[in-house]
Amino acid sequence: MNLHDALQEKITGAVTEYTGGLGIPDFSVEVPENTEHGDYAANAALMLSKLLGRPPMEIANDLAQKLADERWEVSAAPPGFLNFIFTDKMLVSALEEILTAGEAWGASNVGAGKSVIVEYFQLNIAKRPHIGHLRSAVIGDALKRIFQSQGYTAISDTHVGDWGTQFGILLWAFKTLVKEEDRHIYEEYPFENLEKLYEIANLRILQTPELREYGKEEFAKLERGDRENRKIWEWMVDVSMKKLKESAERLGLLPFDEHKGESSYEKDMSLIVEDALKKDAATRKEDGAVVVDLTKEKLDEAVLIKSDGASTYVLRDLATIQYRKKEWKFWKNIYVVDVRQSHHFKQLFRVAELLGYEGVGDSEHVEFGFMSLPSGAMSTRKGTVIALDALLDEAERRAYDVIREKNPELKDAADVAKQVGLGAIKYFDLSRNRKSDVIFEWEKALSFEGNTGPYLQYTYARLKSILRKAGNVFFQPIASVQLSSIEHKLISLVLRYPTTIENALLDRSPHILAAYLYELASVVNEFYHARPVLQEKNEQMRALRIILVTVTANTLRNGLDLLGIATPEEM
RNA sequence: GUCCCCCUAGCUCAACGGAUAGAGCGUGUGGCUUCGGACCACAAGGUUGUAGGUUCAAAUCCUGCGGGGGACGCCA
Repeated sequence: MNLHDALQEKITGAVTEYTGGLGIPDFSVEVPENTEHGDYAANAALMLSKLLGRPPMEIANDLAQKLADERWEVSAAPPGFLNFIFTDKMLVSALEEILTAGEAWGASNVGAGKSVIVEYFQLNIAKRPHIGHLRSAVIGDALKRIFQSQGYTAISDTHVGDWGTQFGILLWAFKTLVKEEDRHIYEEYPFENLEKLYEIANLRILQTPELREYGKEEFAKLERGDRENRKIWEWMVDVSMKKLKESAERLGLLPFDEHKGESSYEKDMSLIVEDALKKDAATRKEDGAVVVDLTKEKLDEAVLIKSDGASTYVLRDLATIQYRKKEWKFWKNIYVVDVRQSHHFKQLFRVAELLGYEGVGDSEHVEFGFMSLPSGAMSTRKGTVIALDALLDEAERRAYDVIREKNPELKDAADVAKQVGLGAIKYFDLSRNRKSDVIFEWEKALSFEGNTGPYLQYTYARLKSILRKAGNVFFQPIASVQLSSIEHKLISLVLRYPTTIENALLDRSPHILAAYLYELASVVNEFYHARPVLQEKNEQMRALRIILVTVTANTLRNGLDLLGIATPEEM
């Protein structure tokens, strides 16, 4: 059990005894911002004041006596906080536990038997991944890793966008605008050309909106199984999937468990529509279309089938939920998608409930703010996107330059540059609250100084450098040394690691973990600048500091691993 | 028209209803004859858009107003 929970339990016990069954108010156990207030603080006495009709300080003093424990010193502070300071003895013995845990430090089994689907990095066929796909990829990947570390069965799915009117438009443009003898150019450079073609097609539709009907017709034909359309479409899917795998690998994402595109659900769709019309009173036909009326719940109408007979993405997502429930019996089904689709997901989840495909709250939209450029929104149709490959190339190049300048002796400079460049990019997205919008700026995304991925990686490399020189040190009980305040602070911080993971998981917010790791790196940097490790004369103190460095390095490595950020030993 | 989100230091962002609102960048000053300076220390910088309300306690919850963004189009 972690210390946060131990305190919570201890206080609950003391309060129960104190009030004699009057009930326990919702109190919190938190880390105070000001470290002088202790390692943890609880507001239980403040919450009890009204219930008992007595001044909070009085209650706090009483509770403080009941909460005495060899693991901490407890005191009451105005206006009625209970402050806990861990004893040196407890902190030092906790170090031994963490040291023993090693790789498993922070892992748990609380999620055993529960499976979670995480959908992210949803790419579209015939388009290259661009920087707008990055947030979904790194947040989703981090969530998968965090879930796995807590014993959940996490299943990742890209849910490829390979179905819909946009492919009709592309098919129409390809068939009417590209001559037979020019098609080999498309074979050689599919993305550049298809993106250009899509851009041109949309431009034409903008000028002559009726042309859109041709696109819709081509998609309807594809959906009916037209051979020529099918063949062209399959070729596009094929080249796109190769690209997807290449990009996922380059980003260092965990392998995907499912690569099911929207098209894989086409067979189930008509059954779902029949089912909906039969079971659900809110579903009705309207000019050949099928819609679910959610206006009473202020969710407007969800369209399942368009009047031309083609499916919508609500229907495709519905089929996906049905499949996933059947196949994986998921406990949670999580979509890492930007906030602009929140209305869609509200509709989708509601319809899935109405049809009995899942329970309330089984599916979640883990939304994030969308990314734009200083010049405005990115758009493939307008040709204003920054390709993912371009970003990664630039990141690696800049990281390589810095390595050449700062550490010319480094052996695997090119490999390390990849890890550092990628670390900067991932951390840029993972360190901020996922809900806030992001304006992409090269200089900020590729910064290597301050609160950045490379700073964390650098801190880890420095700690490893100290440990390489230290040789083997074995844990020994250290009774006679007194911890300095920075050492106390560092150990206490390391001990908070499991609680931090728990919070990041509960809130589906990797940035909680990122913020913690940054704080850990700052504190350990402060520590080894202020307290020499290898030069320390006192044998016991030296051993203690080496262990502290070991444990902090492990925590950094484990935590960065959960964020999908590599930890080179030297950089 | 209906609904959702955002507004915190010059800039980019943190802050689970709690104590003196914190970081990074930028600016200024200082720090390796001791473990790699992608580092560390110190300083300046704030009426948390605004007006009310709830609470022992509000950046955080509620309401109005102002400003910005997004969704609701048979696009995905």
